[in-house]
Amino acid sequence: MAHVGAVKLRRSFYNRPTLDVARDLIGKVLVHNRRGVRTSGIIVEVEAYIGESDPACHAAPGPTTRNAPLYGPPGHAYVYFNYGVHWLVNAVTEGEGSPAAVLIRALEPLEGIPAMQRRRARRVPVHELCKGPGNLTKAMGITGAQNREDLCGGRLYIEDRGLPSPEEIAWGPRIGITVGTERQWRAFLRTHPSVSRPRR
DNA sequence: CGTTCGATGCACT
DNA sequence: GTGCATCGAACGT
Repeated sequence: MAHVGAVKLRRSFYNRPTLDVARDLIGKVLVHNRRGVRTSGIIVEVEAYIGESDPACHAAPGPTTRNAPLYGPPGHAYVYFNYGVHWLVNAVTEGEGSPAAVLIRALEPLEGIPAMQRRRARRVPVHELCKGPGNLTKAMGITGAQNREDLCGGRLYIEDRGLPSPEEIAWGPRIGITVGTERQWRAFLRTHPSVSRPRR
């Protein structure tokens, strides 16, 4: 059942400068419909990865098999496996041939919370279900099967539900990288309980 | 509270 | 063979 007042983000939303897309994704709702189960959550933390000149972006080495989605059209998912354990989901931005994306790092769970709890092996409070990029993909059932998925389709997409625009968007260094740390390309809601904390 | 470290698969060199 | 856009168990204080 469609959510009243929800507007699915169109390709033109993603076909813009990545930092603008990152900022505007805060407060939007990520939705995954899988096997008749719908999970969703409000985006509260993202990171931008922009171009071959960004040493932390997967496009830094130039086009490869893995990073091909970054070079493709905007508004598609780039999902990859990291540390042998976790799937991470990105929204591809900017024009074709301009490799960039926004990593979704944390959500405030909205719908399908029982399904999320089922998928997370460990029992955690609701606000921790989608805290961290590896945790949210697990909770929403996002894997490599969703790599290159069209975000303008009906399975995996992002909605504008007219939530009040977050006034407290903060910017800081990206987490978990060793290069490009001087760029303040992580956008998040300060004080939100679902925002992941830097490790060290 | 805090910090350290192993798990685990795969793309890339 | 190396190095991850991570997580949480295990330990120390």
